[in-house]
Amino acid sequence: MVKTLQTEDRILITAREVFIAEGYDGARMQHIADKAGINKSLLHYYYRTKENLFTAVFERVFNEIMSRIFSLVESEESLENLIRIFFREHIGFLLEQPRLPAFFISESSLHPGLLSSVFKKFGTRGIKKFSDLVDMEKKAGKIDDNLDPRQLLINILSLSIFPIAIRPIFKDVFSLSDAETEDLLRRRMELLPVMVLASLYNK
Amino acid sequence: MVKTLQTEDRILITAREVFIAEGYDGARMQHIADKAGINKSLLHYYYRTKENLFTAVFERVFNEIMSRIFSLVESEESLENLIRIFFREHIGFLLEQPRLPAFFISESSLHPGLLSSVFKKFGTRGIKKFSDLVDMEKKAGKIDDNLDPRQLLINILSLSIFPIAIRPIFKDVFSLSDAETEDLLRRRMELLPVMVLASLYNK
DNA sequence: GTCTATATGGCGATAGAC
DNA sequence: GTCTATCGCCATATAGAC
Repeated sequence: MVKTLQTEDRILITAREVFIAEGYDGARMQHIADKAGINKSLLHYYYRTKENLFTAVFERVFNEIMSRIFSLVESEESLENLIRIFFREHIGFLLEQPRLPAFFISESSLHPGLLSSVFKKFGTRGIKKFSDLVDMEKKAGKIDDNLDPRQLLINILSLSIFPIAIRPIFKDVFSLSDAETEDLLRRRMELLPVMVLASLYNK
Repeated sequence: MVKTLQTEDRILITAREVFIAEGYDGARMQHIADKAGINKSLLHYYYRTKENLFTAVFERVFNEIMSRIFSLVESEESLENLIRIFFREHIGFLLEQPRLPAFFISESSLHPGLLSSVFKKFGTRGIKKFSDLVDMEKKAGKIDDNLDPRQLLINILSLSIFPIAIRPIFKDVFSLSDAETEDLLRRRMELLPVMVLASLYNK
């Protein structure tokens, strides 16, 4: 039983690496088994199908990331502080796991049916709290009454996630080295809060 | 010879649809052949390998999109008009081809080596012209001297492309119908120029 | 150029011994 | 629980007739 947990967990950890690196369609069960140092049959013993294994991995990764984001939203910071902290922490986090953004985008777009139940769990909770924060700023007369909190959220996520997802293209289009690309992206941790806060509060 | 062009072109058009819909790893040569109404062997007769066919498709699609963007940049509009026009045209264009953003992100991230030569062709030309436009505004004292034109470009592309790539997630997280999701995204055609121009010129 | 037939190998999944 | 062996299928790719 102890050993079971170890194996089952090692499978999940290894499967995560392989799925994130190669995507659902590109990943091979054999590759996961080899990397985990076990037999291919064991994957099926624990998870029965590739699809099961994938959704287990995806759900866990998605939960981790959403928890990161929501615990920040629920930390009782002001909207302004929230935006500052988010860009700093989130971009730093993604720079260390550079395949994550493209992975989420790819799989959610290619297999939306498979994953939609995972996404739906995160509807009300975090969004509601974020909307409340925006409402407070509206009532205090600090920001535009017409601002849709969902649009603000989309903007923040777009500006932080997309550039990292598309990093290989920028590198080639701008003719940059890896270090220069990293630098360009890292500098956004400071540029983005200034920009977003300016557009929020300055008009 | 005339017939050759027809077949070769039909293959490319069909392959584009299948590759964009299912990604490189998920696409099947048999599926492309069936959909094009030809035999599978013909695909190999014209393109020899799946990889060749894919890069031919990808290069063509990438060229079309970049041409759209660059012809706009070269249209002698002011930076301000450029931003307005871009958001309107580009978001409208992507809403009609909603798989395109995720397709580019997926493939560039999963197969960067395969595509890097395609990306490099678009370095200097369009970027240079855009930088010149930004420089003019700096010299006229209209925008911040420290603004990196590449960062501005990344912001514009992030705000317009990412939300469409991630549309299935937003739909589920916000609990929206298809029509509501479409509406949320379409409204950005007007919101984004206001926001970006405010952050550019208002401080 | 376009077809049929086939080579060759890898895939996810299962049976059954231990 | 973990292994070996194998099934049945489908993938890309090629040979060769027409």
